[in-house]
Amino acid sequence: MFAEVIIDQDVKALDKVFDYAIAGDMDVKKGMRVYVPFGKRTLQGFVIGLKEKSELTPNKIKPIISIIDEQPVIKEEMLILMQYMCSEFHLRQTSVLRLFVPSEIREGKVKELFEKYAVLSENIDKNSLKRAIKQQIIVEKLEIYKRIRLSELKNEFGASAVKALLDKGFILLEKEQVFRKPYLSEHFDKKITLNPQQDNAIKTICQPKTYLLHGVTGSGKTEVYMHLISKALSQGKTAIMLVPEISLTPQVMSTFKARFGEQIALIHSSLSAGERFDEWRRIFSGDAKVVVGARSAIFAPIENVGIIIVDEEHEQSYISESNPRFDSKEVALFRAKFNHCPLVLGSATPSIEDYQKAVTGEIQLLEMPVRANGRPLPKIQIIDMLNEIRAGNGGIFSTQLLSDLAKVINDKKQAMLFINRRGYSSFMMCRECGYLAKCKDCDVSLVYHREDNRLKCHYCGKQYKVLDRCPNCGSDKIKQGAVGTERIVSELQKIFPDVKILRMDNDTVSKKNSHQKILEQFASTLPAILVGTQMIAKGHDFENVTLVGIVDADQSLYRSDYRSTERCFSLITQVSGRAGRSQFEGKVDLQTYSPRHYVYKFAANYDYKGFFKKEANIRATAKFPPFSKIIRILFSNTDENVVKDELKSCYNRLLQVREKYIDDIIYMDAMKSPIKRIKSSFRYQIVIRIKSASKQIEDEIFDCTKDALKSSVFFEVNPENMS
DNA sequence: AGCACGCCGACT
DNA sequence: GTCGGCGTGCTC
Repeated sequence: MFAEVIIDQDVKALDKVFDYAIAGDMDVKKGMRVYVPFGKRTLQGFVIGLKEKSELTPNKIKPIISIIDEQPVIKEEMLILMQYMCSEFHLRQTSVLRLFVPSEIREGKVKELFEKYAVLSENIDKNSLKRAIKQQIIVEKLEIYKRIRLSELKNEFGASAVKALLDKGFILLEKEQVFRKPYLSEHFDKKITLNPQQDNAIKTICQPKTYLLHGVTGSGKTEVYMHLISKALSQGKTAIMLVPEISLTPQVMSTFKARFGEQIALIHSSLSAGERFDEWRRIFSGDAKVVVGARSAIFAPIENVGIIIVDEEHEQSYISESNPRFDSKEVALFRAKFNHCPLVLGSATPSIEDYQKAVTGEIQLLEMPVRANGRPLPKIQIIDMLNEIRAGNGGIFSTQLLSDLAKVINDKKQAMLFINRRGYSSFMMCRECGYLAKCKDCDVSLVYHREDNRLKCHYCGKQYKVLDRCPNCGSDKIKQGAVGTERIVSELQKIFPDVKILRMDNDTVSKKNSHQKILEQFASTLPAILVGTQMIAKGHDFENVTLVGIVDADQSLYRSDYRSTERCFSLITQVSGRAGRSQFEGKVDLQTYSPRHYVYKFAANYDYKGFFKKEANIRATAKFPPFSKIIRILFSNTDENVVKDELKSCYNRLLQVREKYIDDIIYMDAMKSPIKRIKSSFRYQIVIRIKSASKQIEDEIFDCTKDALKSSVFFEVNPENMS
């Protein structure tokens, strides 16, 4: 027998199958990891296939040295998924396999935890214990309880008595694997009466195909998900649910735990290595039947899947932005097909791509147009900030927003202020000569962080001292530009000195649990204002919030990529959904410098369909996705000449491809990347736009990148940003 | 990735 | 004359 092995080294040159011989007594199975001789070294590899004979000459083939796992760590479905992902996303086999097995397991850094139990041995001589009172009691106790935790015994009777019994062989040890995450087992299936639209959704979703669940904020989508999961469980199947990392808040997690108890495994970034390891084992062994987690949870080694749900399906975070770049929605679709189960994509503001699929009938649309509590959506008022300037108000807040805030405070209610950026203010710029503080290695503007009074590079993490004089012209008029959460808080505090103002953004939430603390504090304070970034927009129910202010709605529009309008629309919709969740009516103040932009008209009326039509139209005319495909190939290397050469030769090969598909390729150009340097590496890119979504052309384009050996190549389809 | 083989410069 | 520079090629 021969094994097909992928060497566990993430390099282009080793991205192929190597054949190894299997010694007769070795029980090698597909999906196991093995040690193999490789050149002069011994390396780890994954067995991805077994075969009777090899095409290679026998003297070339070496035998497998040993097996690492007693059980295969990669199941059949995942091996097939690996093939799919390699061709779909142009990835190396090793980088995909590594996604399937968490590093904690691969590197064996974490040990499985065992709890030791004491049991009585059969050959026990009670007479020899006449003078050992403690030991007698232990034995008696064990006769009653049969099995007692070792730590408990040691605690009660002292370690020496226990050790004596162990040494004599009167008691024996039993090990049992324990998991680091004890779950509240108050598992209750709350009977919630569903409204007709929820009921309809649950009844409809049963076929093995893709459904797009379009439900307004507060329409009760979560309840639908929970029911679908329960349904799968009752059929003896399992479930996977993906949520954006940002919405995996402690509240959301405890809701799911309370509902599904020990059957659930939660995968999120703040798990410790040990916890992650244990959750993986619980899923692998079949103990956990529901997996809820962010992007990578789609690789959970769970079998017999009955439903896959992707919540907030429009979120960009489902596509990993760096190295093994993959789209977890595509992976979800693959697994749903493999398991013959439904795939549910849910959102209040579906992505244009997926709604278009619903329009063409490729996937089925389900709508939940009314809020579960029957309350109307809050009124959105568009505030023209240019008017404010004309009226002499050059501040951050419009007079309307300030008077609404004053009213909220007067009524002892709460407000949330949403802002798009983090940090006190972003860039440091000289008002005299226009000098902009930049990172030495990365060619990007540095960002000012007030908390440690430093300038930071968001790409390499390097920190710099704050400038008090312009290094270019010596002027002291060097200042920060745009507005951040910190600035808003301090300005607000000046205006409302007696009101509790809380801040929530990446900086304040980095510490564990501080997220929850801030929210608890907010929930229990009246009146109060919560100022925050994106993360306050997700699924918190505060019944006293009657006002939501969007300070700088435009920020997301100014970015020059084709998805920015879509993003702006969904942001407004989500943030607005925070207001007026209970019996109190809510209002939204939306400040903008471009009030005539079509996105605001549709967003203010909660008119998703209208927005979709307009946006789809624009994209169809301008040939943007989903009506085309944008490919960006990024080359980087510390030696600028190397990158340039390799980019050039790739471009020359691409010219032939363009010749071949002259009607399909709309655009193709080579250029410096907008950020020319990151971590001292020079970056050059080729951008191509294809008319159709043809995979064939994409693959031929990808082929052209293969002879770039020195530069690292990042191949992206429909990139989120071009920096 | 690592390691060997291999072909050209300044040195115990 | 050698020691060692890193370019190229291979690893089942």
